[in-house]
Amino acid sequence: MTVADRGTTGARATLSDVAALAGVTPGTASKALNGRGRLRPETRQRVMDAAERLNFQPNLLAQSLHSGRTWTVGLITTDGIGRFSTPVLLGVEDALGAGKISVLLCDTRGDAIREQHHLRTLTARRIDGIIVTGRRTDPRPPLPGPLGVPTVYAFAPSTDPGDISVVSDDEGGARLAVEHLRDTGRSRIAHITGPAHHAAAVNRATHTARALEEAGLTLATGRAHFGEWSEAWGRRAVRAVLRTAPDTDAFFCGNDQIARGAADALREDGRRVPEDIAIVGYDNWDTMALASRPPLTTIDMDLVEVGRIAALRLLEAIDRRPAPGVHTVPCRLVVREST
Amino acid sequence: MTVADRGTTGARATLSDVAALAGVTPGTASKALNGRGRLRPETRQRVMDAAERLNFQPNLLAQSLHSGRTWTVGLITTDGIGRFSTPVLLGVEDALGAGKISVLLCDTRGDAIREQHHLRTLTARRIDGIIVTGRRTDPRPPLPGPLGVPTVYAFAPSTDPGDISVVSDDEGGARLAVEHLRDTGRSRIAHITGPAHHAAAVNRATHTARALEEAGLTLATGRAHFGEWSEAWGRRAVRAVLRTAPDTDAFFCGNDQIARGAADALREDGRRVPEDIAIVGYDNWDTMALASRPPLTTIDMDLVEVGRIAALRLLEAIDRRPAPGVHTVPCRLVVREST
DNA sequence: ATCGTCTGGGAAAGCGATTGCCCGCCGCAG
DNA sequence: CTGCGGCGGGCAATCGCTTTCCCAGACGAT
Repeated sequence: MTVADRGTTGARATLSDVAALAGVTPGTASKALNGRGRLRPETRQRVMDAAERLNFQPNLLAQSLHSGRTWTVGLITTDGIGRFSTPVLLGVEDALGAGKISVLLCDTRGDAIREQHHLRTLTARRIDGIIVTGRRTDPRPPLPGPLGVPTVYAFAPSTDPGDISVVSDDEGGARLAVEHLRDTGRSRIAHITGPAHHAAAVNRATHTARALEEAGLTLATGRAHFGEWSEAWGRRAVRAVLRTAPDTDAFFCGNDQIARGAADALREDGRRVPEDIAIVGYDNWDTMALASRPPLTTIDMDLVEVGRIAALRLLEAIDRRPAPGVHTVPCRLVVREST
Repeated sequence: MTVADRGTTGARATLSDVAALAGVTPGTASKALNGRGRLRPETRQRVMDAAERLNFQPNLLAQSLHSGRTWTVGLITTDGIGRFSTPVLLGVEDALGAGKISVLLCDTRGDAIREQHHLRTLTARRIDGIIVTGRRTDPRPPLPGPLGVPTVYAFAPSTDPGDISVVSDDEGGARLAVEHLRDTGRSRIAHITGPAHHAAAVNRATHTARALEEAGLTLATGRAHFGEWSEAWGRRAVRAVLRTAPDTDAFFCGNDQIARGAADALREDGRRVPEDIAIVGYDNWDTMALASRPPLTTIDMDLVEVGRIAALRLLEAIDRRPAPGVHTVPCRLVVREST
C-alpha cells in the first residue's frame, strides 16, 4: 500500500504524509491547513488538495496533547439515566456538539466509589470540564477534592453556593399553575404532591401556598398533601381531599403521575374534568400527560434548556469567566384538556 | 508554587516531575510505575512514593498517542435518548466502564448529516470502536464509508449480515408469552400490537401465530391486530376483538402501553383481569407495567443485557476477534397480577 | 554594487509518556 | 590482573501535531 492509498482504505494519513505528497515539510503543512503563517496561496492549495486526497483528519489526541485542550467534557449522572437526566443530557449534547466538543458519559448509579472512579478517569483524560446532574432536585454535595476542572451542576444544584448550578424555577412553575387556574375561574385549589423529604415537593408546595395567599386565597384543604410520586397516591389523595373539601374545583399536582391518578379517580367517581374540576400536572412527561384522560395541562420544566444553559455556563467557566451561583430556568405552562 | 505542591492544588504533575522528585529519569520512572524493566525495589518504591505525593495521574492522551489505543468508544444513538436506547446505554457503560474504557455519547436525532458529523469527530479522536443503537428494532443501513473502526449494532441490527449485531429475541419473547398463557389455562388468545410497518410488531405477531399453531391453536380472531403503540389503541382494539370473538380469554399485547389500555378497557367494561381475561404486555416498562391496574405480566427484553453483550462483542472485535452476524439475547417473562 | 526588507518555507523544540538499546559498575572466575 | 556476565538505570527515538525562530533568496532603494 502506498501512502496515497491510505485515504481510501481506512488507514489513517498523518500530517507528514500530506506534507510529503504536497512537497513541503510537516510544519508548513500544518500552517497551510490551519491558515497560519505566510504561505504562497498556491502552496496552501497544494497542501489542501493533498489532505483531501488522503482524506486527512488531524489526530485530535496529538493536538490536545500540545494545546492542553481536549474539547471533551464529562457528564456525570447520579441516577442511571433517568427521566430527568435524559433531557438535560440532550440539551448539553446539543449545545456542546454544535462546537467540536464531545461528551463523555459517566453513570455513578448513586455510588460514591463509582463517582471517584469516574472522576479519576475523567481527569486522566484531561477533560475540559464537568457537568453533574441527578435524579432529584435536592441539592447535592459538591464533587470531592480540588479537581481543578470547571464544573457545573445541572438540575440538582450543589450545596456550595460558590459552585455554578443551573436549576429549574420551582417557584415560577408553581405560580404559573396557580395563575392559570385562577385565570380559568378556579378558586378552591388543592395541592397533592410527592414525599415531604423531596425538595421538589416541598418547594412547589410552599410556593403554591404563597401564590394563593398573595391572591387572597388559601389551599382548599388548608394544607398541601404529601405522599408519593405515583398514580395510586393521586387516586387516593383526590378522594381524601374531596371528603374534606367537597367543593374543591381544581387540583394542582406535584407531577404528572399524580395528576393522571387524580384524573382517573375523578372520572371513575363520576366527576367531569375539566368541567367540574380542573387538573394541572407537573413535568410534561408525555407518556403520562398525553395518555391521561383527558390529556393533562401541565408545567414543563424545560430540562433541555436547563442542559443547554448548563453547557453554556460551563463553556464560560472553561473560558475563565465563571458565573458562580444558582441560575434558574423558567418553566412553561402547557395547556391541554384538563383545564 | 513548587513542583511538590502540584498534587494538592489541582495543577497536574507530569512524569518528569515525579522522576525529578524521585531522583531518576522519566524513562525509569515510567518503568517503575508500570512494573517493567529491571529496577531495584527501593528505587521503584521511591518513584511510587513520589507519584503518590504529587498525586500523579498519567496523561491518557500521551499514552494513547503512543500506543494507538484511546480506551474510548463512541455510542451513536439515532433517536435522542429514548426509552429503549437508555437501558442499552447503561449496559454498555456498565460492561465497558469496568475496564478503563469510557463512552462518548453521540446523538444523531435520526439526521444523516449529524451522523456524518459525529462520525468524523469520533474518528478524529481515534476511538477504539463504535456501538450504534436506535429507537426501533427495524434493521438499519450500516454506517457509511470504510471507517476502519470496529462497530457493533445494538437493538437495531445492521442490514449487512457481515456486520456485528446484537438484538433482542422477538421470537423467544412471543413464545414465552404464549406458553405462559397456555400454562395458565388460556386457549383463545388475541394479539394486538403496533403498526404493521414496524419490524417489532410484525415479528412478534408472526411468531405468536406460529407458536399458537404449533400448539394446535389459532389466534382468537384469526389474525393479529395492528394499530399504534398507544393506550388508546389498546382500549379500542380490546373492544373490537371482543365484539368479533366474545369468548377471548387472553390478550397478548405488543407493548405495555397497549396492554395497559387493554386493562383499562376491560375494567371499565366490567371484565375481571385476570379472572375473566388475562393480559400479557411487552417491554416491562415499569411506569406502565406497575401503574396498570392490575400490574402487568410482561416480556422483558433485557436491554441492559443487550447493551452488555454488544459491549463484549465490541471488545472482541477491537481485539481482532470479531464475531460477525446477528446475536440474540433471550427475553424474560415477568409475572404479575394480570395473568 | 551594496544594503536593507520582505516573503516563503524549513528546522527543531516541545506536549507527556513508553521502550528498546546501551553502558557503567559490580562481583566473579580464570 | 584481566575478562565476562548481570544488574540497574540512563539515553534517545517515537507517537502526530503546533509554533517559534531563523534563513535563503528576491527585490527595491541608494
